[in-house]
Amino acid sequence: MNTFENDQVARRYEELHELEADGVIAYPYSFPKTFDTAAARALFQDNAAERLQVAVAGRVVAIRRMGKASFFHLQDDSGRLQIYLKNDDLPNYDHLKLYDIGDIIGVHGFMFRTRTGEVSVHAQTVQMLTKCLVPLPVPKEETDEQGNRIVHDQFADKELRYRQRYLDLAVNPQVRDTFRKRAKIITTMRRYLDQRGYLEVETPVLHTMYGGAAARPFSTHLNALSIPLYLRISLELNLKRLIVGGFEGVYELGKNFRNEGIDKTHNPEFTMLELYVAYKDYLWMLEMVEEMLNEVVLAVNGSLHVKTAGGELNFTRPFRRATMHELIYEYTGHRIDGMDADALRAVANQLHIGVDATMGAGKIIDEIFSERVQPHLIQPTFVMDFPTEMVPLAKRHRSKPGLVESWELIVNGQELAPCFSELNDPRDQRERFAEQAKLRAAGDDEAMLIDNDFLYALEVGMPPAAGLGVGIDRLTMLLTGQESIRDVIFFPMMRPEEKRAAAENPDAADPTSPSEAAATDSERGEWEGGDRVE
RNA sequence: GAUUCCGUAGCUCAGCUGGUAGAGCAUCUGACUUUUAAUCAGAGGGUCUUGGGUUCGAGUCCCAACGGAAUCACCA
Repeated sequence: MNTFENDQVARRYEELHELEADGVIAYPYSFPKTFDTAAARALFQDNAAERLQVAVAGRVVAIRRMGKASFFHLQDDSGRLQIYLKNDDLPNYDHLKLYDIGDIIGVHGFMFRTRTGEVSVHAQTVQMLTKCLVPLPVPKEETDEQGNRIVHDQFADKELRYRQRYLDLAVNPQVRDTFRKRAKIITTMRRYLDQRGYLEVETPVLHTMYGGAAARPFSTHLNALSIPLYLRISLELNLKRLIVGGFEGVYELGKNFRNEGIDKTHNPEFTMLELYVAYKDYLWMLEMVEEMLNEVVLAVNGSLHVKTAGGELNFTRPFRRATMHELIYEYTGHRIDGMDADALRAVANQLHIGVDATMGAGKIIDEIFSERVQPHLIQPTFVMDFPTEMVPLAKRHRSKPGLVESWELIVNGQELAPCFSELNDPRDQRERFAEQAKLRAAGDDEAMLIDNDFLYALEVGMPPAAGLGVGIDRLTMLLTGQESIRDVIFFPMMRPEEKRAAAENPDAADPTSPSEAAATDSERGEWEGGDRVE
């Protein structure tokens, strides 16, 4: 789509030309801003001895022209502030007719309060800083008698909001708050971990062998070595290698990539914190997570009580702790301790939970748990001690046969953070990998691969260690009250709009052009072969 | 991947049993020097997502494609 086809856009280009014809530098290099709008408002005092002079800058989000005086609302990173612009004070007042909603302007002036009581800037100079060349869908706002903010014509089209997040952010400033909170969550965690002396590290995203989680990977190809590569599905194995190497506490805040479904709790790339601490076990880590989450929740929310759509979450320590078996008994009335796969299958059938003959005991327990227990765990709950086959990288329980030392923190019915005492006995790890290989052979394409280098690392010796993962996206959802992961990721994965792309980029529709030839190896192979097979 | 719903002006949305496309805001012109969802008077703006079909006639009915949302399945 050629934007000039839109007459509103064409008009704005004309206004830009008119300004430039009048000698205005439409895209200046800087502006000597002195205050955020919020700071300017905060510093203003009625009846102050001296006028408070300010220079503010931001996007114009409302214009009310009244002939030889005008009121603009300016929006910057901190909020909105009204600007009073008066013909008598501004030599370039006539230019204001060339200003539009969406333009970014700078204003020098003094703070005052209008007759109707709104703290404003009385402009002494006004300057275009960047012309907005497309119509911006800025909603109108009013404040009712109770002081509630009422938004009219809210820009709410989710597709456009996600595809063109810059518009969403520019026009719906409350969206920026969600992402500020996300940043606060991350910086608070980082500070907490740094204060304890753990080392923040970066490990490769591109793996020659993926592992550390049960998931399908993205595949890619390294031209230089002509080998297949995978985007990492977890950070786990490389971080443990660093523990082997002698670091006693390492963490990474990074992206994982899983080639699986997309819905309101899953994005193909998502952010995890993973932490490994030597000489500690999963019980120690449990205490640490409680403490860290307390700091994070307080920093972001100001209180340990977090309001959600359905009620309130209480992050006061200690969180509830219960074993998986206890919780299954609590919510289903079945005691499954010591049951074999057949007995468990009978229980599942009784509970009308679909299980098939290929499922082992661990898988059946997992099914029962996630169907009948997990959705009910609203308040923060540590679910302890999983079946061994569910967690192939966790250490066997010191006293409970058939289980591993692990827990999963569930909040609001969602898995938020897994942890275990890390398996460091290479003999056991080899066996567990072998079990995974069997599952893989039986058709489970999410089963883990055998990582011989990792086994070798364990032979070199990894001290006892506790490992933790925290899903940053989901934690952000909880603490910002967002129900979709897309609302806590700036640019969530969206299906490309093929037809529009083809119309705008003719090359994409031309099979002989370089851009198409570079599309994928498999397609290129077909083209090089001459006739395309479809 | 399955099912249901949705796609109309820059934005938010109407549009009945099929009969030349509507509103508010935004935009444009004019009035207005403390307004605030400013107001008042006038004007312009649409390949109704795309492609087929039925029909004298399709925004409306049918089929398909594209995109989105919700629910389910898989997964964290």
